[in-house]
Amino acid sequence: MRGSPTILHLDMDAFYASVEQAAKPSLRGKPVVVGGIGPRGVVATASYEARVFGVHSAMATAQARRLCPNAAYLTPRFSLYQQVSGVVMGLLAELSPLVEPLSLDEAFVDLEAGGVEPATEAVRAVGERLRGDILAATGVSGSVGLAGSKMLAKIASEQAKPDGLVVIEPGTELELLGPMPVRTIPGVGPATAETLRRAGIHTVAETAEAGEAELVRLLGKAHGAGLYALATGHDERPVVAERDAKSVSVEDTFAEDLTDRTRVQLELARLADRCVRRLRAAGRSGRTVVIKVRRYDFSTLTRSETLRGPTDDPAVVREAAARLLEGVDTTAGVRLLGVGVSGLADYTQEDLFAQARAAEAAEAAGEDGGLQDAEGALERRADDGEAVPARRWLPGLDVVHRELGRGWVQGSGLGRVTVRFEEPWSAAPGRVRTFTVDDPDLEPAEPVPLIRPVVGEGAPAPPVGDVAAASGR
DNA sequence: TCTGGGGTCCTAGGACCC
DNA sequence: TCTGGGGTCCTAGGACCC
Repeated sequence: MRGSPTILHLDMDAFYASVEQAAKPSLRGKPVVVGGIGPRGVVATASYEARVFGVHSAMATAQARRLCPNAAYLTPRFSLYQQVSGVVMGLLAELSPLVEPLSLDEAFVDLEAGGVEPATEAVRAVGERLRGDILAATGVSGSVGLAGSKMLAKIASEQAKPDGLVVIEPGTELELLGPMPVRTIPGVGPATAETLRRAGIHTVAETAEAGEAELVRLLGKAHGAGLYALATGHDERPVVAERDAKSVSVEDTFAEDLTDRTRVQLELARLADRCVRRLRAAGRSGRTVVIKVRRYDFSTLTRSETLRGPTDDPAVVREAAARLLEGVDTTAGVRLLGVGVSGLADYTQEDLFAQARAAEAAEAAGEDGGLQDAEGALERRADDGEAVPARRWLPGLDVVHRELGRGWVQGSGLGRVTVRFEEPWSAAPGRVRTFTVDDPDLEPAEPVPLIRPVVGEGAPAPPVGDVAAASGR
């Protein structure tokens, strides 16, 4: 715990939904839900307007539709969120060399390491300027917490939401924390809270009063001791800039349970290939292959196998995954399959040969290599010699019409697709037109930046996809 | 139409080794 | 044959976070 509030926590407000509102003028001020659109989808982010109806993250999209039928339901566009995140992280890097990203929309910054004067008014000014810069550069808002430790900075940004800034003065934290529910403390989830509740512990103050020995007895050594430290305001965790990934994994939930064993084997092999592509893109290899199987009843199991040395060979990972599957009964139906690689190492000598083989195989297969999001789905073409399937006009994705220009998919069905023609900087909500799904004048398009570039007046805005490609993603 | 996808860390038991 | 004690690796599962 520092004597000055020089740890900054930034948390973007309803990030995915806010980005979509910035991109689509007609959705500003309206309920927006970003998440899985399919029958088994869940909500990734709900805009504040949608939260009023009780919609929140991790809720089944089907339930969200019942609570808020008039919201716009959009499929995520991760490449766009990554682009915006890159701009935000760039602004944080200007404040300090010590920036620790936690996700696309969240990061810690050590202002002391950035040479900011360790005084409340100075850090507050830095935080407010940052918020202004983020809004100006991206069109979306973020909330800032400032405190003398990571935990308190995070609690402060939570209190600041939406679109605010809160400073917790060192010395006031126990008074502030005491009456709060234990769930306020990061790391206390539903299970821990329930264990504590049964022991009569509800607030942070009661957690501290229980004492370390009692918490260790209830929760185990690491968790109990860690919780006691946080509940008493002790948090010396440093802001850490670089952290290497320790595992890479991919998984798919299927719209309908898989029962055919051959199909299960096929999907697992595809997942293994996707996983290896991601592994190789990160320049890593790994020793332990893990498969994950979620059955019809949501019971989930994992099976793992550790190889003699690290690999990034798709054939090796595919074969290990297939072996692991042999010990799993899937006859009653499989709802999710996953493949992961852990025990990551940097490339080793023996991998160099595997790399060459994998590169050839990838080339032959017509690799997409990118993040598996909806844009990827749109770009995928029939590669199996069958008839070209109808393009999927997923709600929220950008399109361009030969005559009417840029717009986005509002919805589709019954052979039709409805498009709203507007761009992020359109002054008013754009007009809506409906087409047949195979209209030759309509094409999928890359996202455009949220803030209109000012360089070279009249020059067309570079599509975001090009920026992402140039950054080597 | 209940329950995504990508991660991290911890625990616990058995194998194995000295 | 009448039972150590520790350390490390591997496997499986669970809690938690965004």
